[in-house]
Amino acid sequence: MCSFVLNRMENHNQGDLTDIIRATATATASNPPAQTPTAASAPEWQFPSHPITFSADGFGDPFAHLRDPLIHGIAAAPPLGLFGNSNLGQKINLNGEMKRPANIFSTMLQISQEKLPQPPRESLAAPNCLIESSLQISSPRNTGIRRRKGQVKKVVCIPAPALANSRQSGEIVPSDLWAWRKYGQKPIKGSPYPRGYYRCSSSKGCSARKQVERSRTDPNMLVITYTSEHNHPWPTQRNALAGSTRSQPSKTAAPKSMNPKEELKETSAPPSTNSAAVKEEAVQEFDEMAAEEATEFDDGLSYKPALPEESNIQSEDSFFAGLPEIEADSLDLLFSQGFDGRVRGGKGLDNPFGFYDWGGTGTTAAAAASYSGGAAGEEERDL
DNA sequence: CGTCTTTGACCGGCGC
DNA sequence: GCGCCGGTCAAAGACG
Repeated sequence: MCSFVLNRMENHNQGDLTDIIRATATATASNPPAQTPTAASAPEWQFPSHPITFSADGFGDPFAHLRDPLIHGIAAAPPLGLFGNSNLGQKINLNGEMKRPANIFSTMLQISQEKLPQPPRESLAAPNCLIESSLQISSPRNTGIRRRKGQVKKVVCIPAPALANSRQSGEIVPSDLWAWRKYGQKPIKGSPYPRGYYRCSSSKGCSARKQVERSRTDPNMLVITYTSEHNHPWPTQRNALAGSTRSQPSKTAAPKSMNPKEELKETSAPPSTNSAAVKEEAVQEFDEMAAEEATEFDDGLSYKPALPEESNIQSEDSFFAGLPEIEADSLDLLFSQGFDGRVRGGKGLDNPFGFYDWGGTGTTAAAAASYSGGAAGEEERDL
């Protein structure tokens, strides 16, 4: 899959959208990875063969670098035909190199496409790109951008599972390892679909947030925007589930067996130790919009770190430096995991995938719950 | 009992 | 400065 990092830079003509950086995808893709540091770090995407390795720092996520066994596991075992539609997977082909098993990821689309007046460039392979993240927005104001400053956002566009295999009405939202709790929902102007706001429930202090909405252009697609980062370690399976007893209407809710909090504490390493904390603070402006607008995917080929200074990338400490890679990686993980909506194991612990169930069924994981429940449900309502 | 979802209201940012 | 919109908070209700 391709993850794109969007950078919003004033410089870019694109305006808000500005830059889309291809992180991992680029590497894999035929696209010239070169420029992107991330690319370098990003291994080629090979689901089955190679577990995804995350480059050190994730998108601001201190823990991002941590490999979650779950994730790896997931990587190891690619979800096949999540939707049951093999075609989905087929779509992805960056230059034809992407060889993923059919899965949601493949279907992911660029967010930007929606808004972009311009058709995505083929070269972008963007279509494939599942993840987009906006790195920075240097420009104070971009038209249409209202996001709050200082926030880093990762934008991911994924196919709504519901369509693919909708089990219930619920859509499948990519769930990540984290547990999310919905704290709000609002109708978005210009979009028939409401946006759901989720916050990480794995840890009280965690500022990580997520926004889930359905693509206006493609109801089938879900746009997920991640904001802030987790200030705590990957939740263990249990953690992920923590708190989420009920996600949706689904009664299949994941077993609560886990004590999320407890585990979190135990498992969680102090954020402080991580550079993460630093990263978090180093907030920059990122825009979803950027991602959306970013038409530059084409250009995107050329990776441009949003960082004020590209050179910064070198410094590991620099939050931004890591971003591109991290994001991509993280996203990949998320998607890979999350998308595998179908995988539901029983309990997250044993079954990493269990979490990932997005609402469709009902899922277990809190995360899943939140996604599915919130986003899916919401959207549907509106629908 | 604890946590999550839902929903209305409030606050802040942005555009005009 | 005003209005619009997005994002967040908080209360109520529901579920496991």
